[in-house]
Amino acid sequence: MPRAATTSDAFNAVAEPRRRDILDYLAPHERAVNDIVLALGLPQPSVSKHLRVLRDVGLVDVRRHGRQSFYRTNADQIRPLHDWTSRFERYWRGQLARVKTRAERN
Amino acid sequence: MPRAATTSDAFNAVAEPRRRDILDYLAPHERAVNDIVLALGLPQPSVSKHLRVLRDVGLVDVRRHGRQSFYRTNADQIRPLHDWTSRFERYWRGQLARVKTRAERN
DNA sequence: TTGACACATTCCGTTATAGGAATATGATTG
DNA sequence: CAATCATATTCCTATAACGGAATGTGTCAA
Repeated sequence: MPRAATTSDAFNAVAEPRRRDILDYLAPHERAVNDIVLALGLPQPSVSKHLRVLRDVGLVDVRRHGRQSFYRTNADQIRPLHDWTSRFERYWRGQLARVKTRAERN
Repeated sequence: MPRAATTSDAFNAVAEPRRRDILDYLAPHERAVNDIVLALGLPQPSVSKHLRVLRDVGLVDVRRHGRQSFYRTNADQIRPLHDWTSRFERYWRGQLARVKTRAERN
């Protein structure tokens, strides 16, 4: 069995760094595809393909107007990630001490 | 070019649900491999392989004692995920309104 | 209509995955 | 030493990813 599809959930979709870049860029407000291409310096087909994945998991919404497509980040779908990582917040302090210990051991 | 390796960073390592389960289980305190096997009901080789990935990205630490290996979550490495998702915290409220609008449109 | 434009979708090739089964390694016990 | 226990590491196979290049689809403008 191969790895789970990138479109299977937000965790998998967001594993790709460029897709995170896109989400960052689209968070403040919607943008046309070409704006993303220019802003990130990626080939247009690559951007379209990444947007497709993000769309499939609901991480972005699209609004079509004429020949342009305006995408925006749907931050709500990032929330599961945030919630999961938050569980570990309480362990950070303790972990820092261990890191120190481990460093001293080496 | 294939997908980035699961061992390339925490984002990729954590995309696999079972690995998240393991991290959850190992967060409160260290556990021997067999405890994980029993707790999650996964085949032992599968657990060992997941642990290998988590170890490679520093998401878990190991302590060997006799024939047992005790693993514990290194929550510090989850922090980049938390930090990234936190950027979108301020957009959640606004996004909720849009979800509502989209639902009504259908 | 014919272009030109904005974007989306092929097709291709290389590579790493997760699972299952089997086996290897290393430590402990008798 | 031999047997057993706790983990780790093969091998194997099917699948899907990403990048690049090319092509497709739909819209607007002259």
